[in-house]
Amino acid sequence: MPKKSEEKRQRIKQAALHVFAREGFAKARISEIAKLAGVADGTIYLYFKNKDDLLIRIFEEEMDAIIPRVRERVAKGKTAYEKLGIFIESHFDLVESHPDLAMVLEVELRQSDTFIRTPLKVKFKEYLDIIADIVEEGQSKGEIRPDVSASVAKQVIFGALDDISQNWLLRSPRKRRLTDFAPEVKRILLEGICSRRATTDAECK
Amino acid sequence: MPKKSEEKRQRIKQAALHVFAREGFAKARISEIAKLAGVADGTIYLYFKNKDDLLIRIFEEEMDAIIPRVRERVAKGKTAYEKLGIFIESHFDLVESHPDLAMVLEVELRQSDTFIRTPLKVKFKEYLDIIADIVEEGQSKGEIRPDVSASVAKQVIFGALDDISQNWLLRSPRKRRLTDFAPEVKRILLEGICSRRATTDAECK
Amino acid sequence: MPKKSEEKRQRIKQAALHVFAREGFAKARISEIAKLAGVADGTIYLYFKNKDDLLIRIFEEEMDAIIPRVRERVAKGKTAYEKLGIFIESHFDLVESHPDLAMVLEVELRQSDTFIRTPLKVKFKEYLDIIADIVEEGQSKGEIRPDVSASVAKQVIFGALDDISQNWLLRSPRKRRLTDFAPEVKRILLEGICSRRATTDAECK
Amino acid sequence: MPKKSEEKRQRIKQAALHVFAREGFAKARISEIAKLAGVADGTIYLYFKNKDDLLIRIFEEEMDAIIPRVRERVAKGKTAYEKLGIFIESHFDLVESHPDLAMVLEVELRQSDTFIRTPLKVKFKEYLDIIADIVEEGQSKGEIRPDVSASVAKQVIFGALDDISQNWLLRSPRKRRLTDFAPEVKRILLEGICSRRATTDAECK
DNA sequence: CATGAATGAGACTTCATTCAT
DNA sequence: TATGAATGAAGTCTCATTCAT
Repeated sequence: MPKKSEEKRQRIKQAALHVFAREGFAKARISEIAKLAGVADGTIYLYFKNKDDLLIRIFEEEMDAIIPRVRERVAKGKTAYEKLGIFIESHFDLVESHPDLAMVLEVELRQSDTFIRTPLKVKFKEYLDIIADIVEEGQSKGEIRPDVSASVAKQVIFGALDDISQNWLLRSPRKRRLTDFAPEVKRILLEGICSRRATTDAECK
Repeated sequence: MPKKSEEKRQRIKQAALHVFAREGFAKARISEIAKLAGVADGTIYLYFKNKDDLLIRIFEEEMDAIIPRVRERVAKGKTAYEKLGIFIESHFDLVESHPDLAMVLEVELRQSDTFIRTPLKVKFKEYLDIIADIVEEGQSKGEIRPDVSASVAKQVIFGALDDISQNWLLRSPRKRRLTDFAPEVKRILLEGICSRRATTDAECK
Repeated sequence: MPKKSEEKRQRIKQAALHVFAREGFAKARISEIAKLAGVADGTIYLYFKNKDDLLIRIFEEEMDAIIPRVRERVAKGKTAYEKLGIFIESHFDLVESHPDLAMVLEVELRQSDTFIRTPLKVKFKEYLDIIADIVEEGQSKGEIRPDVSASVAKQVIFGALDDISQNWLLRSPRKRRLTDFAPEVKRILLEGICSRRATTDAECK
Repeated sequence: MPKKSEEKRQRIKQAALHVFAREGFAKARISEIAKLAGVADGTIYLYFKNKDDLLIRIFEEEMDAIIPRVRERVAKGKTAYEKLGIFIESHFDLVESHPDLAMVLEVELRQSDTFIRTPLKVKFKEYLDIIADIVEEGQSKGEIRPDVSASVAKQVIFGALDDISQNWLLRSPRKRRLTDFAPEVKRILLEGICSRRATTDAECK
């Protein structure tokens, strides 16, 4: 049943994303993606060059849609604290609403070989740069402490979000919403875990 | 397993660790591990059940050696802050001195598929529990703020360490030592990134 | 087959001939033929039964046009020597002016498999029979030596022409014209390569 | 049943040669070669890099054995005529005793793409050079007429042998021995097909 | 204990052919 | 008639694992 095009391409992408998330890229079989998408194996190759290309295109296109939206949301924050808070919520939102994409991102981005020099890394860095920008701007405005490098701060922040997201993703019945963790995470990252500090300061908002 | 073979078993483990780290588990070939270990392919199967078992055993045995050592070091800290600081340094130490193990841990532990229900996760949790214990004890003693759950704190802390370690591992010429990052990381996790807070409090030490 | 389509049919034939010559029958792709002919893939199947049929029809139809022309030219020769000379020149002419056809003929006619029992062989034999007829007639008139079988003579002659044509076709910048070789080839086939024979005899012309 | 090596390698080569000859390289299936050789598909790849390599190695190794033998035999001839006669007989011998190799040589050597720049061509040229050497030496000694180029003479001679061999190979019940054709072929190539020439000359022997 | 040759299942990808539009 | 998207069979090659020596 020859149809047109774009809708089928999306179906393939979604199917692939799902299978990649469940099996990991290496173990994912084209035939399973095809079955899930309701097309023949060969049809996939009308839309994507090969298995690698499928992963790269999915990731690029999803991120291209996501990054501007996150940047927009973040821009609404007045202070670095607000912006960071928004980013944290957005990230959790993203993971909750795109768990397959998040899963693939977590797993495959670590693969050292095929994708390390591809657009995957580039697109991912674009996303991380949102945090880097917030931190740097915050430091220049004196909102973020100057005695930590922006680079370390960025990694600490993303690492924290990533680990929580990851654990949430791997939990099989997801009892709580991921966004429920946002307030606690914000508290730690902004104010630290030490309890003996002055808590009168209202500016960390 | 006679004494004589123990040395060969270790050689195989080290070779496997190295190849897993460099190629990733999926792409690692038994034949390459065998060559690096200076044994025949078949010999590996005299010491390990199969490829999966090889990864699991390596990880378990390495962690079994590491965990008590870290616990010992941590126990020397008086406050939760000190203990946490020691853990951070220990972790960075571990990654620096066992980069192959760290690499495998980073990459393969994310694989949702084969290893999710295996002892890998169990051993890894034992390691993370060191943090959890510090946090919980700190909270019970009032050293760590009570308005964050120990579980979230644990994930934030480990996620931060993990992300920094990961980026350091993937950097090809490693200019700085990983442990150099410890002070900044401690500062953020303990005191937060917000600059407007009272910094007079000397108890967060 | 309406008139209108005949032009398109020819375009497809020419495109196919070109692609078969360049890629070989096995590697030639229908989609490339279609593109070159400026039609859709499916359109080819309105004019030809399948890929095999395409090759067969091309060959048959080209040969149907060529054979009578060669026979006509050959008929103008008075003696077997003259006729043979004309055939040699005609053959080289043909290869020069239809290199794609010649290439396909050289390469694909050797394929033992698909085409061995098809009209390809039949048509090709019709062409070779032109030589056979010259030789037989020449022998009956006493112009051609009786101590070689017509069949062997035919094969020797065609083999020689074929090999020279082939090498010429495969030479990438074709410096000399193929027809330039005709006099030497005639000399050898008619008079032999032995230099110690009487060369006074003017009748071998 | 793990055995040693060389004998199995030969079995694979023979099986491959047979299948290539029957099906042509493109249509030959590795699985069929394996079955005929009595090994598993994968075993072939322990001895040969890939399908292309299989063909190249077979051809190279066979030719490496054949060429010196033909050169030796040819060297026993005193005159160019004798040498050429010996070559003709040797070639027919070769085709008769190695029909599969001859078949593969006929068919695949014409393939324009994969093998045109490989050792196949090189090895084949080495074989043809035996003729070229005879012709050139004959011309320098005045035994072979100087009014034809050695190159054309070589092509005419080989073309003739090749065509006769080919037709013989394709004939399914081979009634006559191929070597039976040698005298007639020699006669034509040495003395020409023209009957009106002086036949008194006894030097063309 | 050790070897390493052999196995064979399994996956990606190509491309001639079909058929709904 | 013409299209070209879709099909799906088929083949090469890899590599974990086995087992005769």
